[in-house]
Amino acid sequence: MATATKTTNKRDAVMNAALELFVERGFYGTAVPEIADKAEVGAGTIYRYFPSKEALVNELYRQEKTRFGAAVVAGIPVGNARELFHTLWRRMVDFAVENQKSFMFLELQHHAAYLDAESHALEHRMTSMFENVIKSAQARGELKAGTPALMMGLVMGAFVGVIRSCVEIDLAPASADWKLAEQCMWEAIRA
Amino acid sequence: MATATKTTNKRDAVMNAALELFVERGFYGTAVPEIADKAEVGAGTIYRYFPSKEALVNELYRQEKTRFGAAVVAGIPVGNARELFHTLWRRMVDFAVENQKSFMFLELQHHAAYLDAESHALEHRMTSMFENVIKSAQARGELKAGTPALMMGLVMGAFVGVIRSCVEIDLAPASADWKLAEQCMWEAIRA
Amino acid sequence: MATATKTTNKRDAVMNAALELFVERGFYGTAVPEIADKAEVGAGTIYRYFPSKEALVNELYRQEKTRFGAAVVAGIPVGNARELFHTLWRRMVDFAVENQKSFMFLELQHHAAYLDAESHALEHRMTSMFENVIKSAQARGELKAGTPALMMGLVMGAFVGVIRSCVEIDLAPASADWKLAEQCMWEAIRA
Amino acid sequence: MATATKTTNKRDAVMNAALELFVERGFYGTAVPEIADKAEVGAGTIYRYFPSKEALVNELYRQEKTRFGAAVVAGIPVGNARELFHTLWRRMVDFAVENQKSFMFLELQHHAAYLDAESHALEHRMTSMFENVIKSAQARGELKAGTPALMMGLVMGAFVGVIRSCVEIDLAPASADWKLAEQCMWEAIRA
DNA sequence: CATGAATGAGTATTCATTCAT
DNA sequence: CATGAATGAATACTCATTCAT
Repeated sequence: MATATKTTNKRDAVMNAALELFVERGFYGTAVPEIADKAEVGAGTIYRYFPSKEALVNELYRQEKTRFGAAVVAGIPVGNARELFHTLWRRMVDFAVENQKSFMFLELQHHAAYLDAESHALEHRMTSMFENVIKSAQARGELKAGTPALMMGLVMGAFVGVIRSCVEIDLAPASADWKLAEQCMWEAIRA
Repeated sequence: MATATKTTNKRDAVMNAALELFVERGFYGTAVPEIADKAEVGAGTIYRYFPSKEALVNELYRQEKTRFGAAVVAGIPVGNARELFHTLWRRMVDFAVENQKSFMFLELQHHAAYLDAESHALEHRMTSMFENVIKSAQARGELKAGTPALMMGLVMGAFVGVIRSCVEIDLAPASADWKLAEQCMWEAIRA
Repeated sequence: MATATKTTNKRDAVMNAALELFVERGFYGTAVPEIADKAEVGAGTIYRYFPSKEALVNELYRQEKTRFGAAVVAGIPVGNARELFHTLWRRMVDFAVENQKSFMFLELQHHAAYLDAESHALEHRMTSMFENVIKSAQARGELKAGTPALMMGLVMGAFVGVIRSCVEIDLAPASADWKLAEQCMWEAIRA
Repeated sequence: MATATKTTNKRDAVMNAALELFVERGFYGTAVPEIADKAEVGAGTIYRYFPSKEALVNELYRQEKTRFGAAVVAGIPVGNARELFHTLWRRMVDFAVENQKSFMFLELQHHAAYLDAESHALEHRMTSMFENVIKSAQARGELKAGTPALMMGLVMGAFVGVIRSCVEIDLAPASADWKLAEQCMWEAIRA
């Protein structure tokens, strides 16, 4: 019960398999029967749960994006920008470490041609939330005054860059690295 | 006149068309005949110049990576880290603005399964060059002391993040934005 | 009823269609979709049963060669060479008449570049069997003393020549013709 | 002068190259540019001399068939059937040994779908010539009385069988083998 | 005449999707 | 519900043929 994420559920099995394969080989590089195989499910079964391969990526995208949002911005604490930044960074680290595949997947879908309107809308909503946080902090003079989109691009981009530099070495980044990275990026954006 | 870089050359036409389409739809999402259409060339013609679609991406990757390297690190000036960073950042901005497609393309190919040994070797060589620059500056105490891979991930990631935030708005970033971004990232990495 | 050899089976339908087309137009002259059409099967279906067109010819070759061997040499009777020759010739006639396409197909594949090691091995095994029969008869002084390969080339070649002379007239050879041909070739090889 | 068969002539170079390749890989298995390469001629040049690939095989077929006919039946000597058979067999051996490729080529084209009416007409004419020789000998009671087509199938088939048995061992048949084969086939057909 | 770059129709093969069981 | 065999449209690639040089 509770937050049951068991994989006896065929639908979940499909989504998990799809997540792994899309990360490894991309959307077009992954065949539906491959997803079925990995999910230990008949190929036809996938079409009981998703009307098409595109619908599958989109649902997957929305699910993971939502999980990411929930994990990172749920109940953002009040406090000064430094503390806020620390909390957000740490939560992103936790999410990215525990859900490496999910995080990579979300990164790869940036503006993919197969994402539908609903997915894009969700992305905009999430982006706005972050930008609002930035705007507030800027209004209080705690952050440098750049367009929120720019500031967010810097921070998120740097975060992804760190993840990637680790993936390349095939090694989870040490917590010391994460702390240093956090410090760097705080100095990057603080007023 | 002069030795213009006109595209009467079919080989170049194919590479240019491939560049645009790979950026828009990805490698697997792009059909060879589409490349031919966009290049205004017969489908078979592509195979006079490239033995396969994979060979085409690889040649494209190496060409663009080399152009990027030449534009950014050619004759790195001596001087203190701040000046060096300024020069590199500005050159990257110039390259990314003038060759937005090329830059996006290079970003997307990170560790793609279809890149061959030669392409990976080139990537490693370029990465090493950057990391050596970082190491020197760290040795002189001008930069924070993180693994070079981490520092480079931060800076390149942030740079890409800025580019992306612009692509999303479909608008070239104002030079003021670039200056601010540079300042941010300098503060991020300086000792 | 009984265990009829009906062609409801798609795999068999493909093999039968391929047999006819390969005989009529050759391996390279036959397109896979043509095989699919004649077999009344989707083009993709062929690839559920055979990994490639080459694998298809090879399986077909082995199947027909094995059927031929079983029909001709199964339980070779003991007795003098004349009787033995009579039996083998008659069995070959029966096989070639009832399976004209199969026989022509086997003839055409001689040393084809697309036959794989397994097919060649099978061919060698069958050839050896025939040559051994010839050697025994020669040892008993019942046949002329030429290399077994030569003797077999003569007899099999003549047999094929007869079949061909019929195919050209598009008419099954009369049994009288077969008897005469048998007599001719017996006189050709007898000591 | 005289029977100049020099290969400075591009047309001949093409025919020679085509002959070799058609024997090795078959008609459909041979690409026109390959023929051009082997003939050391531009691909387009082939089309100055032959309107199409099919026209090329047909001209080649007719040329070689005619050469074969000239070499074997030119000035058939009078005399008894045994002597006649000896002469024809020896001439066929000479032709097949000196022009192995040509002989194999002619064999392979039997009823090929791409042979045109003219080629078939030539084949029929040549076949008739041989059959007439057979009929005469049968009329004189020197040969067994089977349909001429049958008798010719036997002899020509056996001849090809011998050639093939050698090709398989990759060794020209010894003249002793040819003599034995001749003796065998004479006994096969004599009255 | 000779060339070979260019073409596009044609080939083998894959894969998203359907549907009978 | 679940399956996986079957499908055919789509893909990467080849090759006979043309034509500008």
